[in-house]
Amino acid sequence: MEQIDIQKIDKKWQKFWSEKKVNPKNKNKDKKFYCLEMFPYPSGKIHMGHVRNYAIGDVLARYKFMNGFDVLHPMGWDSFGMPAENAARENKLSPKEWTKSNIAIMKRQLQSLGLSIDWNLEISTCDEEYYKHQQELFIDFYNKGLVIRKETYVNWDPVDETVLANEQVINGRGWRSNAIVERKKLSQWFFNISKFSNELLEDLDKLTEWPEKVKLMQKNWIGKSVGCEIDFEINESKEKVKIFTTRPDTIFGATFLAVSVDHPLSKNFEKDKDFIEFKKKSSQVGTTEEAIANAEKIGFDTNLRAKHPFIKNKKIPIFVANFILMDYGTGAIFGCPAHDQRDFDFATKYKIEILPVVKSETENKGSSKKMKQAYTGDGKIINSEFLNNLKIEEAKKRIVDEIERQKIGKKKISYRLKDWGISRQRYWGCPIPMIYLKNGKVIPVEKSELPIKLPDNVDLNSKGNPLENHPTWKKTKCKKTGESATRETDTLDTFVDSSWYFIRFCSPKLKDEPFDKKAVSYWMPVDQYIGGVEHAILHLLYSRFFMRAIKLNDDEIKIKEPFKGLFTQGMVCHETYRDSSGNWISPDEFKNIEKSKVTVGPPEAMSKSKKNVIDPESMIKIYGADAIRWFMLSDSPPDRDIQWSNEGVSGAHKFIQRLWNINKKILERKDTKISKEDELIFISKFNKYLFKISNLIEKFQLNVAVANFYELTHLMNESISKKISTKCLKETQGKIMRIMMPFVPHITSECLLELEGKNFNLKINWPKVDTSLLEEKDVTIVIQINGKKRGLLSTKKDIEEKAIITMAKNIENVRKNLINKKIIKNIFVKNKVVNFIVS
RNA sequence: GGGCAAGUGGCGGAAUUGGUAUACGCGCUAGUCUUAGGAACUAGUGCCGCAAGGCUUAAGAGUUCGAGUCUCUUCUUGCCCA
Repeated sequence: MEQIDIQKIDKKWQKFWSEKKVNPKNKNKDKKFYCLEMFPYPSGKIHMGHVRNYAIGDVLARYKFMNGFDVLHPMGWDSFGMPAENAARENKLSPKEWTKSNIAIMKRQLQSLGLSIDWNLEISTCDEEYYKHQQELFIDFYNKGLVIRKETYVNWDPVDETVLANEQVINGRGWRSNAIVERKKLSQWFFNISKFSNELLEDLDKLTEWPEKVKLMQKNWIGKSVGCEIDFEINESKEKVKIFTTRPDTIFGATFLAVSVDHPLSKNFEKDKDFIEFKKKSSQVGTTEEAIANAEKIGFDTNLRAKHPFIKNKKIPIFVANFILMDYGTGAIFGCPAHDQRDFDFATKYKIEILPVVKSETENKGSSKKMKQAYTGDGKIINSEFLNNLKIEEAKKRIVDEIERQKIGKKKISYRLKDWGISRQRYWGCPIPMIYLKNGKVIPVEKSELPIKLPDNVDLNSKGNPLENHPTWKKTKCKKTGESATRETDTLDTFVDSSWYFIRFCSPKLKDEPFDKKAVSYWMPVDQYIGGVEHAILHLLYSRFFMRAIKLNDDEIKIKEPFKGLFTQGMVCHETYRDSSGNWISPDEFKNIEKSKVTVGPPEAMSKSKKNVIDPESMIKIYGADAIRWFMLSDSPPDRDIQWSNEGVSGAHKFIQRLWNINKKILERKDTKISKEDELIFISKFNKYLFKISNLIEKFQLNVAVANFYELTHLMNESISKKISTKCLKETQGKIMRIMMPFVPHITSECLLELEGKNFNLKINWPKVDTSLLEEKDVTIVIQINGKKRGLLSTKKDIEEKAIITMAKNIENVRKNLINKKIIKNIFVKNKVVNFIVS
């Protein structure tokens, strides 16, 4: 068999596609398709995760091209961010140069995959041409009140010397540096994302083409809780404590109040020795919700007593407690130990009364005198005067009405979602276009001054913010008054860069504005967005905010949701290896080492730290782009993890070679006897595959599509020796090559060239399904006795019950099993099943 | 601690959504060809059993003529929020 020269074929077709580009037409909105994969950070090397992401996207994009869609399939670079600064320090290259050369390398690697990306649309977020428009949007948002400045406690990363967003703090550590995050009070810029809390939550329902999982994560992140605020009078001081609760229905079970250490009320005890001791102890726990949830619950008894608002003469103690957060609600709660586990633990410890007020209707829980844990389930209210016998939901309404009537509180909705802190004390990011005047005012720069460029000559080796340290950069003048002013030296969180790049892609070269409204109205929303699930909250929520902010700023933009369809692909994993002393070993090292000395670990996501990384570029060189793509799309469903293996990739490689061999066989074949009937059977078989595969691609079941391609090649291989004309075989082979093209574009293009003597660009037509051939004329009916399969019956379709049952009884195995049995009943489902029920 | 998924051969995984479980691929076994095989091709491959046959979708129950699929309980593993 002829060995194909993969390298030659890859290069040849990649060159052809880049020359015979298909430009988007911006015409028929019904037939537009915006296919977008999450753009990469230009680290300098693509990894298998990129390959999988872009292979999946490319199948869809090419499929849409072939089905006559006007496709937008762009690519760009998320090119601001700290690795550039770190690398610059190590390599003595400026972040700009480092980033640029990385982009060049990665672009070449991506191009070697044969993707249908339109590189004319390429953008890079660190280009002035890009961030200039981002600054413009920032000023627009500022003018609309969507940018605010406030002094808050921030998450301070002491290693990266920067502020982190809540989302960037993972288990109390910086998402990148892994340093333990500290609390620090700073004046910061924020996007007012909380303004949209409710909208962002409710509109999730409209995102029907998003994974439920992602929507749920966003829902939990936004964290809406409906409750109410209630004022408790403090007996001795006439002061009031405003508490927030989501369980006002349990008010009659309230047996104490608890306030946060940071609560104003705590100020009264600042000089109290016991309180100082307590404060010290509780600050050791940490500030994350997790640490607080797991920590032992401790309190400081203020000896103050609050008046219960509904129980006459009842006084309840007020504690300062370590499990109450100042950021949530009002920083104060009433404790109802019987129906909240944290309150229960606390009450048990400090011997506070536990008073059940909810009784389960089904189980005997919640009412027993000695409770072992809090009862948080459903039930009816007891021990609560006018709330008695109401269900929880009814009681909530009733009590809130009463609270509002007595003017001691009001219904209140609170969200977990906080405003998005966007200030970063870093150099390699988009400068924030604000200036500080002498009189203390902070104002945006004039739009005509944009872009506020990053200076090239900065000292990255000293600690702190390089822009702040720059000798001249921050000195400027107010354009209106001419007075000298100081620039904002913070730069924007890089998540800002990626919150609108998909909009920029609609008109990436536009000079004067961030985007062309017509182009945005045409292309947006993104029809299919594809990327890793790790961005389920951060990037996707920010982007949803940005789209709304842009809509708010510009009446002509009608789009609220940036991504109509979302697909989150799984990770690429590989076995892990360790030597006898526990050090990680790479797959290459593993090959050349005595196997008994190595412990093979389970497959885990490829990562540098575990050394289980396979470099796509070298794989492409050995096996060709098609084999790598094919392997990435086979076996595992795209939304699940896939395991890289040598067997897998070499199997894919063999398959590519086999495709070529079959094609050759057909080309060299001479006609023999022809049977029209055999031909028809062959064609209708193909037609069923065509129909099935089209559906599978639309449903993203690409691994199943791959399985069907294997079956198709088997069909083709065995049909070569059958009574089918070569013309018919060639035609069908041409169609098979077409439908496989989105998966393995190089080899199929080469085969098609051999078959039909033509080069095809992305617009080659997807074969039409002949629906008349889809209908089955024959069916196989399962014959069961008492639900157990006893035989199969192949007949013409749509035969009535009587005839089928007679035929069924004549099947040898069925007949045998029916001897001496009495048939009580027949179950008959047309074209599917016969079930004899016997005694 | 809370929430959400998911458990199918030696492995990755199919299953028209309640109607032939194990498609397809990998691996394995035997054979053909070859100087050779980490190539290609052919056949086989869920488990038990010599066989007839029986059993099988994490475990157990339930609904149904019929359950991998629906319901409940338990166990396990992932993921997310902490």
